[in-house]
Amino acid sequence: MRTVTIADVAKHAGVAVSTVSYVLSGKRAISATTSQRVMRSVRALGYHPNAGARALASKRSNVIALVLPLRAGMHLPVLMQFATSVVTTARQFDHDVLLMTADEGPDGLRRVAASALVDGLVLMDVEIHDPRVPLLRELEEPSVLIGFPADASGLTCVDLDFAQAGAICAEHLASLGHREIALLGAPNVVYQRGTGYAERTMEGFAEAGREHGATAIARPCEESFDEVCAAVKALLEEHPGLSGIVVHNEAAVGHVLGALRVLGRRVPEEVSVVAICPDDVAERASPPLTSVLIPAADVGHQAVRLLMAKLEGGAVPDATLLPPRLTIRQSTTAPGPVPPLANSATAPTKG
Amino acid sequence: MRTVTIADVAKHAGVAVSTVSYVLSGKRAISATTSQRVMRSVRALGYHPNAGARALASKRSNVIALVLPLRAGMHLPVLMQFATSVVTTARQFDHDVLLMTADEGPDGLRRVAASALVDGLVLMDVEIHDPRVPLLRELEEPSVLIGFPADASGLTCVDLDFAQAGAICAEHLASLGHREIALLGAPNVVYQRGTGYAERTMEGFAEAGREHGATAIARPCEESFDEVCAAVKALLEEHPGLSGIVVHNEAAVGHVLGALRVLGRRVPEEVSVVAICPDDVAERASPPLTSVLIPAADVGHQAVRLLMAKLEGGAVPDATLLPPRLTIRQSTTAPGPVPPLANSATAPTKG
DNA sequence: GCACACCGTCGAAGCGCTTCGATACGCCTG
DNA sequence: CAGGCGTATCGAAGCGCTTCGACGGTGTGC
Repeated sequence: MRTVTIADVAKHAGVAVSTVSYVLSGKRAISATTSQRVMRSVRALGYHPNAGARALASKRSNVIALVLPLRAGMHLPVLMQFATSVVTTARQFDHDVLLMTADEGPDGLRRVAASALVDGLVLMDVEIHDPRVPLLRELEEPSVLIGFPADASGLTCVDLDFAQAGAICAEHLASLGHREIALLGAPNVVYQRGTGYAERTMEGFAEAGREHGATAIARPCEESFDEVCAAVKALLEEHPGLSGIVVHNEAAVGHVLGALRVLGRRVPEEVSVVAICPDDVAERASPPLTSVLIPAADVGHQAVRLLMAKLEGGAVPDATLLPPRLTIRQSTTAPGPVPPLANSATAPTKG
Repeated sequence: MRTVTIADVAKHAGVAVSTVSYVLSGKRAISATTSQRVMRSVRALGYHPNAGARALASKRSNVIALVLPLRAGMHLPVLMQFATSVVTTARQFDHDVLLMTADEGPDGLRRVAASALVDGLVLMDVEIHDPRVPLLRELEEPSVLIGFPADASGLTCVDLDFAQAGAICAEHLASLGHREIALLGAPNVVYQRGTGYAERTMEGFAEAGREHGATAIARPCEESFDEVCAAVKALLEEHPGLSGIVVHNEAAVGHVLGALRVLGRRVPEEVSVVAICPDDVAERASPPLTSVLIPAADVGHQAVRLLMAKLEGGAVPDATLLPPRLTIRQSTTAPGPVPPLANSATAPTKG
């Protein structure tokens, strides 16, 4: 069965090839009757335009690239959510998505751009000092970044507003009456790498804590159970008045709860816990966690929307920050009337 | 800067367009001197062949589709590993990867196939009764499935050998001397959906247990901490002699350990635990878990290799099963001389 | 009733590449 | 030295589509 071409459709409908093209693209007015006849032939023959030919003639491939970061082992589930929402949104704009990893290096981007394989790029999980960014500038291919590099001038960036996410957590705890709160973040290596979002969360948390007159401690957090356990224990010993913990580390969330259980601190009666993580992780915990959701799907959606706007030649904002959303569940409550002095040796001096 | 075409290269090198093409494709013999001259021009001009034109003329797009399953919320991390290994491997064969979700339905597959956007398909996470399979048969587009449908005749399928994974776990425990062992699997809904791998693991586990003269219980397992806790408690009460647990549920692994901690059962002294999960999850637990690794990267690699072979017209085996790998860590040991009767559920002492 | 504009459609010229003969040249053979 | 062969290269014909300019036919203004 030879594949159906536009010429077949034209013949079947008794019109010129160009007429079929115009019916399909809508770039010129075609009478309703002709249009219907053509569409009937399209359906009857099961016509699908050849992508290569279309790309060649129109200089648009209707494909965008989705570029994953090089390093593996990062927030895989969230990346996946990004990816699927990018695909779904792209389809709504009649585009497909080419999946690329950065391990081909800059040449990979150069290649797809120069070969006209794609019309634009979405770069996921951009870091402060991302090697892909300089290349992007030189490439002059329409692009959107998910995340913020150090110098974002002239680039279009989208991300969750992590500072606000941190702030919301601090505010929530402060407004419940907690005076001493802590944030457990990503592993140390993440901060050393200069992954903007981790730092921004900490800063937002610290600042909001300060504004609300609470003592706000923020520190990195490793991901093994034993290390989490030690970290939580140390935290509680060093800060006997501590009554609220924010966890911004998906892998450590469960371990923090386990640690508190081992240490005999009840949640939320003795310690309130807020997580920044996907909803399913929060719901699966015991007790279900008050959490701030990272709207991965929204981010992907916005990224594609912006890219499409750029492809149409429209002007788009340089930076788009998406608001986080707090869901209150059962792991946070007002602190008890008396701070429980479990095993602490030293008494706090400040109130 | 107009994009560089093959004609530019030909002119720059002082040869015919076709000669450049033959140098690049190697489909006809070209003298070493000419070949070098052409290659020098290619580099000097930074030439990249136009993908659309190439596809149009050669009827090969050098792109394969990677089709994700529709339903969300599945084993995201593992899917991601598949995906990256598929991309990496495809690049080694000079192909790119188009990412598709199944939520466009069958029409999506039809579209990419008919439009010649892709040369072949890799379907991820195929289920027993996968709606994509019948379509695939009608499409006659080269394809490889990851996972096994009920009727795999005439299809090329790759997967981890889950039956063997289950069996290895049972054998490991039995050979340590455990006489009564249990498998906690995926949530109930997964079995109802007919997701082959979950059942195959259970079967392999049960059979191997039987062969080694051990009592082997297998049951589904939900993913919230409280449900896991209840399940583990019930299991231990119903089977007082139980001394080994296999967990085939990434989300529940941490919860099972937490439950045992709450129930006061030490791992591995009183209960040995084996997980079927990625290494990082196993390593992060306390104690680090003896585990069977799902070789996601291998599976993706093999899938692409097979697809490429089919594209070259080669014959390939219908079914490819990849062997699982057991890594012994600190969560399994021989059962104690006397199954210790649990003291009740209070905070255990951890040293 | 004539010039003009406009609408709907057509024909043809590419887009940049691959590939199929054809060609030119040197070399071997008889 | 003619004939034949193999090798390296060329020229041209598409691949299936988009798009531009052209062209009848109808409607409008004067």
